[in-house]
Amino acid sequence: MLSLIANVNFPYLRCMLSKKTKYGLKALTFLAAQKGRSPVQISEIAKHENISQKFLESILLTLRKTGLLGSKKGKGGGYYLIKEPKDIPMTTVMRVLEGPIAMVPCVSLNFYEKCDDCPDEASCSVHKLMLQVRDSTLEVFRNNTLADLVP
Amino acid sequence: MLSLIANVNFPYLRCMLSKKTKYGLKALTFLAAQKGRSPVQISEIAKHENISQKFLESILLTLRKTGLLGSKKGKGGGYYLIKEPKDIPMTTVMRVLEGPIAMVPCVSLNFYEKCDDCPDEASCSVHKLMLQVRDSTLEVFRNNTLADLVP
DNA sequence: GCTTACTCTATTAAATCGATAGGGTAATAA
DNA sequence: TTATTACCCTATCGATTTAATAGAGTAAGC
Repeated sequence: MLSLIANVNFPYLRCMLSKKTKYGLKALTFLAAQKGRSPVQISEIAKHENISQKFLESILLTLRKTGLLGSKKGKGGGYYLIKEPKDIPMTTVMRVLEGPIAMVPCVSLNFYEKCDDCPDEASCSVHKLMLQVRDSTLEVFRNNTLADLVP
Repeated sequence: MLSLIANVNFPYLRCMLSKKTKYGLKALTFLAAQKGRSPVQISEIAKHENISQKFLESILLTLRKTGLLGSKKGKGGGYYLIKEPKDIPMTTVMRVLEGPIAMVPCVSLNFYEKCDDCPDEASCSVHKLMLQVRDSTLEVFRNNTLADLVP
């Protein structure tokens, strides 16, 4: 039996999902739950999801620029979904918010980079393992759309 | 079709696998490939895997403290595997080196923490999604032992 | 007893994250 | 037209973590 004593100092310091992604997902889910395409104010989303309004602004802006959301200014304005929730795969959302899905650059589909310390990917044990992780994670994201996240 | 233009500034900044884990995995694989239980010097591992020797020292120390490695001092000393590679599951290695496997604390088996912004996990869309990711990742790590990583 | 190689502590620079502040601009209603 | 509302953008901040380095200490073996 193996002890984890040496790692008792891991009180979840290294969180792999950024707050940006987390808040973005929550906001998208909230919008999806509204069903209609009528704009929802930032302040309403922020309040309902316990998110810093200013921080949320920047996140929604990103989502709008990448074509996931539309916005309307002025009185009665806000953000709204452009597509149907069922047509928004999680792969898209995650890549927009979080960036690479892979745990190491050398197994990333959209953000590939060679490891500078690794002479040969084919014989790299880390590469081999992380390739499997990427594939399984990718499958989860491919099998889920925004519609699946709405309670 | 969705553009990733807004994220062109993602040159893999947020690497999810730390160098510590990466180097640790490489070192373990190297030791496993040596087959025999004879000690291997830190300097030899560091040179072969292109790792900073001092950094590697601290990593191997962690692995020894958690019972994965043994060490021998003095001339002819070094590090060696205590168990057979096939008896070392990746779940163990990853938890020792990287810590939590889950992407958010609220779905972690060994490092659970409640989200302070989330009133109800059962209805949280992020929770629901990340639970699936954790399970699929965990399955990969459970299906791989150190022996599977050796080329 | 001397060499070798592991062990430990402390420190460093760089980078990132999350958050905040404050001002600017555009669209809408009255 | 004017006031209001709400989106849009830039800059900055401290806290934290990572990766790496330096240097001194200690134990085992020849």
